[in-house]
Amino acid sequence: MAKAVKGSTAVMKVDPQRTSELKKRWTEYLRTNRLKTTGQREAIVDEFLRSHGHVSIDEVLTRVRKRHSRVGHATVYRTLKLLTESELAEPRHFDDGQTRYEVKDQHHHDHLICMKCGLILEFEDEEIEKLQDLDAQRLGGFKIMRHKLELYGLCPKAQGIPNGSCPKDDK
Amino acid sequence: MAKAVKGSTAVMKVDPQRTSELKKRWTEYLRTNRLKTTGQREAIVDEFLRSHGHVSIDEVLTRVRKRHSRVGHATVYRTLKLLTESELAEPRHFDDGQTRYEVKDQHHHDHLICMKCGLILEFEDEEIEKLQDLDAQRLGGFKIMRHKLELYGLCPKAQGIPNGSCPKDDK
DNA sequence: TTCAGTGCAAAATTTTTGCATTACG
DNA sequence: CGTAATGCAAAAATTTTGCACTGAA
Repeated sequence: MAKAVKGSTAVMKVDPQRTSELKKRWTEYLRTNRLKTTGQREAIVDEFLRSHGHVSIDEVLTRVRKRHSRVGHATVYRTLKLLTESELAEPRHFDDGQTRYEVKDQHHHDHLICMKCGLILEFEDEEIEKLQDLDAQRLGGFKIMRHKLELYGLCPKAQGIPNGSCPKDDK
Repeated sequence: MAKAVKGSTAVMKVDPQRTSELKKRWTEYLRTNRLKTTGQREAIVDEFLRSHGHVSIDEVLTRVRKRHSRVGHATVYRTLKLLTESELAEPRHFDDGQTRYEVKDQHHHDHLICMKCGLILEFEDEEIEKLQDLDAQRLGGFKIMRHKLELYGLCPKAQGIPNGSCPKDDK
């Protein structure tokens, strides 16, 4: 089992529409690869897709066992691997040494994080991506498959600018 | 021991000037915290500071043992932890799940990682950084303090291009 | 009926820790 | 000397794998 205090998970509402869309992709993946539908898989996938933020294997296992007790962790590992292959999950390696999985949104995006208030904005910049491709070319003819870009900064309010506002407050 | 084929490390020349500057900071750190100088520590720190790129515990241990055979890996772990506390080392978690340590001193740079052979190259792109600042402005007047950009891709060889070569082989 | 999928336990990995011994200051 | 630091082995923690059994198609 994991150590007692291991990071919590971000809070967000579940969007049933999104979840069902993702579930459809999962079913499609199963059919395409002639994989079987089993109670355990369904439970694990449902629990994972319902999650937001970054869940660890342990967290998924614990949640799944509430309904479907006899599930081994090997099955969770194996299922998360399938979810990764089907592009529905994305493994992340943070500093606590545990691999966490994140529901992979259909649209790639990068993150801008306010170091003071923790607000996370998503954005995308085609221009930057083009430059990345150029850099990869320059560095030896690499072909970029994916990338991860995180900007850490301060919103106007956090910068202490007079009348500066935080986008979070504009709601 | 680590699995056989786990990525290697980027190539760069050692800059003795830099190394000695870093070494000075290490000595300073030892004195400030009333820590002892031991043969093992010296060997590990020297080996680490001499390194460029991103070394794993195993790599450091192997190199250190060439000269100073009886060194336990616990000592390497413990020393790398000290190096991290003293701001001389920075642990990095790339998507291959292995913890690697990097000398933390050099000018900021980003990473390009080959998904097949594990080669890690460093690069920098002012143009991209300018665009990041623009995006941050656009997103609500943020001021970027730092960023993390990782490109995951395939080298020409890994792409299967005829005669394609991996920069790693250019030695 | 068939063989993919599962649980369980054992193995493999990576990192930490306990403890007797060594050796720095 | 006193005690921080070390090596070693054992423990933890995380992930993978072997295998007999179960159950989906």
